[in-house]
Parts: sequence; C-alpha cells; structure tokens
Amino acid sequence: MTDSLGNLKRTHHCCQLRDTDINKEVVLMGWVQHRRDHGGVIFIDLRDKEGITQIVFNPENSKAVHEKAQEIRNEYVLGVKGKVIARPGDMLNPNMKTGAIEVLIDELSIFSRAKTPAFLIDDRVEASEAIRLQYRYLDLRRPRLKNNILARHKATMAIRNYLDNKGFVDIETPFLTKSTPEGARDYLVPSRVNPGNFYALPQSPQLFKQLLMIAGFDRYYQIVKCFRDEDLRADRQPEFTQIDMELSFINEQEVMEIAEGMIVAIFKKVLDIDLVIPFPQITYDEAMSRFGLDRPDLRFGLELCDISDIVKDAGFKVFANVVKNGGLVKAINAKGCSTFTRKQIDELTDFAAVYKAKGLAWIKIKENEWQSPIAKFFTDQEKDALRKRLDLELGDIVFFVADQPKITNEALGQLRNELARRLGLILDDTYAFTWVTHFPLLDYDETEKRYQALHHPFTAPLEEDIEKLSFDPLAVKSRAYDLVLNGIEIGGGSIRIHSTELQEQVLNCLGIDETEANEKFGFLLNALSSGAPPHGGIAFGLDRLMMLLCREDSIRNVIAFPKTQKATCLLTDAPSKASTSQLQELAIKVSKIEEQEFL
RNA sequence: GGGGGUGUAGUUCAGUUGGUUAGAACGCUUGCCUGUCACGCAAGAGGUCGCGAGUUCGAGUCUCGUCACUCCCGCCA
Repeated sequence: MTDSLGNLKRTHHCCQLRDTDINKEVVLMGWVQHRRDHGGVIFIDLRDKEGITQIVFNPENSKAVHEKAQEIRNEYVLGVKGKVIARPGDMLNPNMKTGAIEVLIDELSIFSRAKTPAFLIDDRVEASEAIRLQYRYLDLRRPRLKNNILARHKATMAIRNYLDNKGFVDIETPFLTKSTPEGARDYLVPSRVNPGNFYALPQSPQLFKQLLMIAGFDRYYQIVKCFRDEDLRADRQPEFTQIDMELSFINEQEVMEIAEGMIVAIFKKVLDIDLVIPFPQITYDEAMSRFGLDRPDLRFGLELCDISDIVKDAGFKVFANVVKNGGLVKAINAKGCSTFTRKQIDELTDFAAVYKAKGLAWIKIKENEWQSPIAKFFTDQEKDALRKRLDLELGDIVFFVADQPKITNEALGQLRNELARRLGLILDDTYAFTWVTHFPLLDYDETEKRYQALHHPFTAPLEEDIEKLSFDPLAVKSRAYDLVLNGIEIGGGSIRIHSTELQEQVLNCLGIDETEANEKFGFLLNALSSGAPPHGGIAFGLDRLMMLLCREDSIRNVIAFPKTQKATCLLTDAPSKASTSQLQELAIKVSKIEEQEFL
C-alpha cells in the first residue's frame, strides 16, 4: 500500500531552502532523483519542478523512518517532513542551489512507487527519439525538456502582456470550419449531423481575423493551433502554434514595429537579451540576388555574385548556353579555401545536387595559375573580369552554379549556408533578424498551368503595381513581409485587400471565377462589401521561435506532446482505427484497407 | 512519392573475413558500507540481434522484402 496525502501540506519547493532556513520544520514533496544508501545513513535527492534538495534518513534520528526509507527507489513519489540542518563543514555542494543545507527526515510518506524508468531522468543519459516520445512524461521530467516548456510559458506570458498593453483583444476562432482552396492539404472532420459533409481544421485563422477587423475589433491576437496535413520536418509538425494578430488602419511599417516590440519583449523575458530594433529590411529581390534564398541567414557574409554578363559569350558552353536560355550563372568566393580536397568538393557537389543543380563548377586560385576543370575555357579578358567581380585572391576557391534562375539561387543559397556551417562562420549566440519585403504577389505553377498566390489570395498588391495585374501579373509585388531569424522564417504577414473589387480581380488572376469564389469564400466578399477597414497583420510560428530561443534543432523539443515524422503519437498511439459503428454514424466507408480489424 | 542514416540486454552502444557459449558501460536485483551527491565495494539476473523470407554445412554479419524512428528532396498559400 502507498500513503495518501492526508493532511500533509507542502511548505517549500525543492529549490527553495538555504542556510537561512536552518532549524525550520519543513515539508517537501517530489520525485526521487537518486538514492545513496550508506548502510547507515541514506541520502536521497528529492526533485520537483523547481529543483533538488538532499534529504537524509539517519537511523539515530528515527529508526522506524530509516527502516521505511530502505524501500525507496528512483522516481518514487515522496512527501517528507523534517528539519533543515546545515551540512557538515566540508560537505557543502557548491553545484546545488540548495547545497548548503539538507533536510533530516522525521516523517516519510511514500505516495507512489515507480517502475524502473525506460531511461534515467538525467540530461546526460541519451535515449532514442522513439523511446523518448513513447515515455514523454518521463522525458518531460528531465531538465532540458522541462526548461524548454517553462521557457515557452514565459514567452507566451510576455506576448500576452505586450499585446494587451498595445490594445489587442484575444478572440478565439473556430476549429471546426470551412475548407479553403489554395494552400496546404486540409485535415477533415466528418459531420455526424450532416452526413457526407466535412469540416476542415484551420490552416490559420486568416479569414476569421479579417472578419474581426470588419467587425471593428481593431486589434486582435490569438495564440492558436493551426493544422496542415503535409509531410513533417524537424521544424514542421501537422499541428503547430501561431501567434496570430491583425490590426486595422495601419500600414506595413506599423505592423513591423509592433511585431518587433513583441520579439524584443520575448527575448527580454526568456533570455534577458536586449535586442536592437528596428531590424534591417531587405526586399525579396535583393535577398534572392545576394543570398539566393528568401530567408537569408545574415550571421555571415559569403554573398552570391551574378557573373552571367561576364560568361555569356565564354568558350565554356555550359555557362554561355544557360545565359542564352534565360538562365543565371552565379558564384560564391570561399576566401582562403583553395585547400579543399577533391573529396570535399565532391561532397559539396552532391549537396548542391539535392537542390537540382546539375553540377558545381569550381576554380582554385593558386600561385601562377587557376586550378580548375573549366579555367581553360575563359579568355584573359574574361578571367580579369571574374577576378575583379569576385575579388579573387591567392588561396581562394570559387564555386559556380549555372541553371534556371530558381535553381541557381536555391542551390547556391543552400551551398552558402552549408559552407558557413563547414567553415565555422556561424557564431553561437548571434541572433540575426531581418525583414524581407516586397515579395512577388504571384508565381506560376507549371504543373497546374496557372498563377498561384505566393503568400495567400488576400494579400494586397503594391498600389503602383495593381495595373500590371492585367498584363504582367508576375511583375506585381505584394505588401507582404516575412521576419527571418538566422535563416529561418519565423513569421510572415501582409496588408490585406479590403476592397471587394480588388479582391475579385486578384481571385480572377488566380483562375478562381465568380461562381467558385462565391462558393468558397463568398462570406468574405460579402463582408468586404459591408464596410471593411484597411487592415493587415502577421503570424509567428511559436514553435520555431521557441526552437531558436532554446537552441534546439527540432521543434519537437519545445512541444510537450509532439508527433513523429509519420504524424503519429507514440504515447497515445494516435491515429487509430475507428469502430464500424462510429463509421456508420458518420456515413463513412473505408476503402483500400487491407486488413480492416472490426472492433 | 523519392534519397540517406539508424535498429543487438531496460538504456546507450561494440561485435573483425559468415564460424564454438553475442560483449561493454550505465541501469536493475541481492549483500556489505554512517557523509555521499550520477557514492563505493562484491555477487547476480537480464538477448526472438526490429520482423519475414532467401543464400549457405553454418547468418547479428550476405541478399531481397517489410516495419519503426530520424534527416533531406518533393509538398508545406
């Protein structure tokens, strides 16, 4: 039998007692971190959410209690009553906050016995991801995960305080809602009372927050789950949390200012770091040109350099032909890295190939010569131009990618990040923020042969570009902005379209005709024509932000109960089969399941 | 949908060219120990080598398939 709590009342937590508390009678409750049985005296490290206190069972103090304490094992849950005493002179433990004292126990309650845990509750012990997820409640006892979750709480508190002070109203929006076209795959929920019909879980509260602006709430925020049924990554879960906000009567600069203030408040509260604002802003075009990606990592240089004009007539046909066909030839000069071996270069070539680069050309700048499979194709004049453009000096190696602009930028941009990692150019405690602005409004989907919104269909085009919608849609820039931290997109938003006519025009561009538009989001178009204020907003990925704040490399480590890469939960074994009666009630037939187990 | 990595004791891993009884560390159990702090000492238990086929006199090791976890590409407005 185990003991019940009875009248025992906790007086302190396990990180609280100091030498100033000596001689106090205290009651502690917690889990057994370690047991050290010396035959006579037994030491136990008692752990709770706050920390660890050493408790002592001494047979000279109470034989019966000492006897009972023999039984204690790791992870047992105890309540103990005793006296705070000073540790003997040289027995202080400077590594513990409570290391000056210990508690000599007079009364012991064993609330729970515990099976031997699958892994030790200690950050120094490794366990596989699968085991950690299966026993998540044990992993959450360990300091690393526990502290991440506590940091997340600090962050959300800072966010709520900040936004409340700025006049934002926290409003909940429905989870059982309507499927929206465009965007990610929806999670569907069958409706029992409307057989054959389905709700969709929201990919974001986008339309509802716009409706709230039209309703006149002026400033809205929500820390809210969003659902996207797409394949997972280290920084992507099917359900994730957004810090979602929307404001009326503002422009993009004002949204960015508010957002910066919030990020500052979070960093101050969680890390006690004072960030410098405003964050730099660069346009999408500049980001692509200099860094190859729309989420540039500004912690290091290694910028990309366009050399298409220099090589357009070169004897090296690979380069020349790419330029002739509207492609792009760009290069990165890795200063002082001409010592790269053939093997290293091959690895980098394989790396670039992942991003569809057909090859990775290179030139090593050696004494008296350019060592390279392609150097012989260039005239002295071309070499001279390259030397100047790329700042080529003795000991450099320069990498080239030649392809369609999209591939050249992506491959070389990713190579830039990889080179920085390999060369150790990335400093640990640097937080390099940047806004990326002036995204294109649309891009062209080759497989579906139509335009699609880069951000979403409700993003406003730049005023001066609106007329181009009819004759050159791809040249239209939008009023969208992303916030990027260390090469990772942590938030994005836009000024929205608040005019019915413009909204219809953009939908038209996307190939959504009036009938379809009315069917899919006629409610929004109606609302827009019922008095819509100019408005815009932004949403941050709370999980990604916390991942960066906690220096984790997966968002699973900042989510209490995350999913595996196949979107399952190893703890609860979700998703699982539905019973025939459940399915019948929902008017659903399951096909293509090999061995359907009837429950 | 595609590519890479991993899977051996409760946990983390080692396991040679295919060869006798599959090892280590930690954890666990028992005993000893009154000042430890991931205590120490001694003894012990613990294995469907992910699963299924195949090759072979013989498979943890080789081949094929399959499952799980993970990283990436596609996908993710």
